[in-house]
Amino acid sequence: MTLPQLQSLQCSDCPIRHRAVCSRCETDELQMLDTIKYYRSFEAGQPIIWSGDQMNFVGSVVTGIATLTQTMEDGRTQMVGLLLPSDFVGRPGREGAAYDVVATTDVVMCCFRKKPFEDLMLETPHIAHRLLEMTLDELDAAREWMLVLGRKTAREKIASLLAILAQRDVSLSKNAASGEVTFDLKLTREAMADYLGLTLETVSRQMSALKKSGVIVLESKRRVKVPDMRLLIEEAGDDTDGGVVG
Amino acid sequence: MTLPQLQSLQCSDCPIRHRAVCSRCETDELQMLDTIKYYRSFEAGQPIIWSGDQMNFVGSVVTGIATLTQTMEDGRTQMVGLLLPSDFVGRPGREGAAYDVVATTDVVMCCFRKKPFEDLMLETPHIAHRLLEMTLDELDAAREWMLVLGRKTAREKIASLLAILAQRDVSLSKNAASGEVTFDLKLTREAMADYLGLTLETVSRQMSALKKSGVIVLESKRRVKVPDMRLLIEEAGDDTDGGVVG
DNA sequence: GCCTCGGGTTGATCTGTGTCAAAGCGAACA
DNA sequence: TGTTCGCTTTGACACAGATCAACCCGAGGC
Repeated sequence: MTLPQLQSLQCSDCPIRHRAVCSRCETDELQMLDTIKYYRSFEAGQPIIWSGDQMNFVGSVVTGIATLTQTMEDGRTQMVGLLLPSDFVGRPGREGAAYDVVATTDVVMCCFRKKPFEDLMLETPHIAHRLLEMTLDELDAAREWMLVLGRKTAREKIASLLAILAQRDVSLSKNAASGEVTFDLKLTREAMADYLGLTLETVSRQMSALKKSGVIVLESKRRVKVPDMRLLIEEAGDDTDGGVVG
Repeated sequence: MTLPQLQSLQCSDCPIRHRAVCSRCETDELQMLDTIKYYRSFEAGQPIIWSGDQMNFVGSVVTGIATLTQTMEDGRTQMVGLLLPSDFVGRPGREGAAYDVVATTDVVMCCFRKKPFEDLMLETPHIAHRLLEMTLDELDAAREWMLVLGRKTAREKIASLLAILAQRDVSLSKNAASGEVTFDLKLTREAMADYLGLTLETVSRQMSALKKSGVIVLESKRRVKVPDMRLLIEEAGDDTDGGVVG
């Protein structure tokens, strides 16, 4: 079997390509998608969905960053996924949301009403296959992150996160020859800590440590220059090279 | 959309139900499955697949326990999944294996050759939907585990693992009224440590501590009695009640 | 019965992160 | 121009869990 090509399709007025929609879908299916599509905006800090809520839509992040987090009764929280532009939100076939989804920056989402999307999916095997493909990607990313959470040191954790963000950030500027990359860090120290299973103080200290040893340069608190990407990846102590975000 | 019913199908000579095969599949598809099916046995400790290997089959665990693990260059390892009987192995549409799969006990697997299985999946949307359903379950389990790895204490981690194993073990004996459960712990202390991101010494100490406070009774090193399941779940400190294994 | 060997326990000590607390910094606003 | 407020940094100290090391226990094998 060859699953439909990974390359996805740009819908008529989104600035992004929806990774959930495959390139083999026929024109009338796309028109169908257009009819059930609408946009929603969220301000930074605003919840998109609470865990347990009824979800009546699925969709893609168009701009901004959202996070998936789990919370324990006593308030401890763990971020379990990071949603960057083009990432898909929602579980076709599932009723309630499993996690809190929160807009970390201002976010625009392109949503599809859930029922029609699912109907379309039933009629269109390619969409189901594409969704399976994406879910497998997310599963890989989650398992990759289990290694980070379970076995890496604080310094390695920070380096792993920065490597992933550097590789997926759209606002980044690259210099292919030198391997230099600069990008905007759109997470607070606290959000980084939540993702890495650390405290914000430890994050801050390790950022300072990485700065001191020249692995990163902080042009401002939220703007990071990586003089040599290979060095950062080495600090991440990884056999893989950063992986995908889920 | 309603995905095909979750109830899975018992194939003609397996003692288990393959959770990957949905109950709506037509008879000729099942016969097709039968023609591409074969069994493989593995001894305890034996590798089933190495990370990066070409995978030419998918299948279900029939008996025994297998583990998915990731390894760093310096030897640190993290288990990222636990495969119990009826669990599915393999990534339709993917070439290489992403993790080491190792038989922890003696294992029998019911395998399908990959190509024919994928062909069948292309023709049979129900199988694809069922697979998506399962992958979403695994993703939930992986994310649940991220919370365990990132934010729980050693004691909570052990309790979480025991709770999951107790809920899924087939060899268990229950007493519904009192909430008492006894089951075989089929993992070494080291395997538990690998799953929990701990050392085996810490696992041993926390097992002793849980024993001392009466949460568990060790009938032998590998046979665990849980006098009160609610108490164990409380020790796991979870808002959810144990979750699923991936 | 004795030996061996793999897994398991327990103890002493070390160390990476968490915790608590204070102070720095920059953006927005009066 | 100063005040405030949210985010960040830095320091001092505490502690959970890692590390190193010794010993225990039960199942085979001879």
